[in-house]
This record gives sequence, C-alpha cells and structure tokens, in this order.
Amino acid sequence: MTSPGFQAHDHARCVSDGMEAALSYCEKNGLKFTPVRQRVFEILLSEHKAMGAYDILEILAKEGMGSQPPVVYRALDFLGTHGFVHKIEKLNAFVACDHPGSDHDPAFMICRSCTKVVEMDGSPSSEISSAAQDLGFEVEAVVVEAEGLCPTCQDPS
Amino acid sequence: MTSPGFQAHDHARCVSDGMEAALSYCEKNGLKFTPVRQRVFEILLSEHKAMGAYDILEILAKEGMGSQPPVVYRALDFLGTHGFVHKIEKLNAFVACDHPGSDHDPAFMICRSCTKVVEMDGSPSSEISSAAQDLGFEVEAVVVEAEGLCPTCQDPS
DNA sequence: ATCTAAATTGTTATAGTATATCAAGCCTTA
DNA sequence: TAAGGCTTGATATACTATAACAATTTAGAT
Repeated sequence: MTSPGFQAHDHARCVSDGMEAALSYCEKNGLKFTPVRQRVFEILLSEHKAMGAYDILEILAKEGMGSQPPVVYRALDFLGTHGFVHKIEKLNAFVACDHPGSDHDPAFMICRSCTKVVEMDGSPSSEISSAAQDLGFEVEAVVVEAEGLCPTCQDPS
Repeated sequence: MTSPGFQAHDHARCVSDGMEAALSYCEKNGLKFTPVRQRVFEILLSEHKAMGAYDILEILAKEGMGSQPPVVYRALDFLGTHGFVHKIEKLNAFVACDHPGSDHDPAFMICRSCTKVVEMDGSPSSEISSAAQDLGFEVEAVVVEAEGLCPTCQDPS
C-alpha cells in the first residue's frame, strides 16, 4: 500500500482498508477490538488529519459512547500500543496509521494550514543513529515531525 | 564549541559561556535581556536536562521573581524565539541551547532514565527533505527527538 | 453451567500544561 | 514631556492527561 501523500484519492478505501487491516490484526492476535476502540479508530481514519483527544471525545459523547476523558485516552492508548494510531507530539493530537502492528518509528509531514498529516515510510535518518552511536547513546524511539505547507496550501489559487 | 555529549565536563563553563553568548547576542541585536529572562535562561543552563515550565516557575517564585505562569511562558517564548532555548515536544519541557540566534532545526537525544538531553548538530535528515520534495511539501521546521538510554544509564555499574 | 480471574468500561476527581485578557509600569525617542 | 511600544503583573480560564476505584463484561477453568 502506497501512501497517497497530499493528493486527492479514493478516501473511502483508506477507511475500509484501514478498518479491515485492524480487524484482522486483532483477530489474529486475540485483541479485543471493542466498539469504542473501533469507533475512535474510525473517527481518526475518516480524515488524514490529527485530532485532539477532546475533539474525538466530543464525537463519542454525541453518539452516547462515553463522555469522560479516560474513555478516549484508554482507546487511544490501546490503538497506539498496537500501532493503529500515532501521536503527533508537536500538536498533542493523534492520527490513524494503516500499518497495524508494525513497530515502526514513524515520521510525519504536517501542513500547518490545512492540518493534514502524511506519514512517511522508512526509518528516519541514519544520521541520527550514527550521531547516537558516536556518543554511545542507545536509541529506543524517535520522533520526527516536519511542519510546513502541503502543495495545495502553497498555492493561493 | 563542541558539545560534551553525555560525558563529564566543566559545567561551570557551559553556564558562563552560554550566558555570555546570549548577553552579547542581545546587545548586538537590541534585545532586552531582562532579569526574568536571564534568570530563566540561567536555570535552564544549570543542567543539561529538560525542565517543565512549572518547575522553572517554582524556582522563580521562591526568588520573588513572579509567581504566575505567564511570567515563565513569556520568558520561554522570548528565549525560544531567539534560539536560546528549545522545547522538547515529547516531554513538554525546555532545554537551554548554546548557539544563540542561529536558526537551526535542532535534534535531540533524551535519556529516559536520567533525563539528560544532548543536542545534536547538523541539520537532521536529508531523507526527510527528499521525501518532502517528492510530495511537494515545503518544510519549515522539523522536530527530531530520539529517546533512549545514555551511556551511563546503560551501565548498571 | 457456574465460578473465577482478568480485562474493559463507567465515573469522579484532580494533576499538569498553556494562553487570553486587561491593567499597570518602564523605557525610548521624538 | 508626551506618545508609543514593549514588558510585567494579575486574574481567569482553556486545554491536555491521568489517578483511583467501582461496576460490568468476557473468557477460560472446573
């Protein structure tokens, strides 16, 4: 599966494929993909944008699926642990991922205008690992977040 | 000035050199390096660790330099704008930098055990720029934060 | 079938991080 | 010295996240 980047694409596929991948991953691994967890993932899948936990909670609340912060944070914790969503540290917000379970260190491009987020593939930066090695530092996790303007938002067309 | 990395070093020099560099930069550029700003910078220089805004505020308060959040956040904003400190997004915390004014995109190694932070030099990751170019994304700022264990903390000596 | 243990959810409360707003003070310079 | 701009003081509030414990559901063992 290749990322559509910032281009227009058949987004319904993103949602259904992502959901299916997660479902089958959970089944294979004996994980409980409960209604709240599914719904939170679906909400995040519905756009390639980062959403705050409280934005998600608001939607859940309207649908009667729980109205207190722990509900959404617990779902996000589950989804994050199993690689279905990632946190964007720069924004204190969350995005869906479509590589369930893979233990990758993601790297992101974040448009500061339309807030769309694209996940880049490939382990970020051998430069980091070599700098770390020089200092004897043992890297366990890496946050890489590039903020800027997506093609559409560069164009005032 | 080469970074001492995670090694022992004459830390008094870090503080005095950092302070001096900031003072002269402010003088050159007509910036007001007021007492609160200086003190906040000094507090952050005093250890190569990230500190939360409220930790800093607590120290300021004890010294009678202002006891409300805006005091410290405004100082941090000033220091950040002019490149004296950086925010560690992963920790919601701040570290001193010793390259005043340089408009660099810093990259960090953060020890999760002792919380020491080392800033790496060199623009992080040409891999990011090339991936961005492929998608037509215009990068304005990059966050790179590697979390792990420093040499000392790997050793249970 | 039923009991038990573990995981999940509900709920309340609170901790931690950050900013908006407006009033007051201070420098600078014209 | 008056005017304007930057800096600080102070109050209030918004936003993000977790602790703690009770209630419920689920899955497995007997």
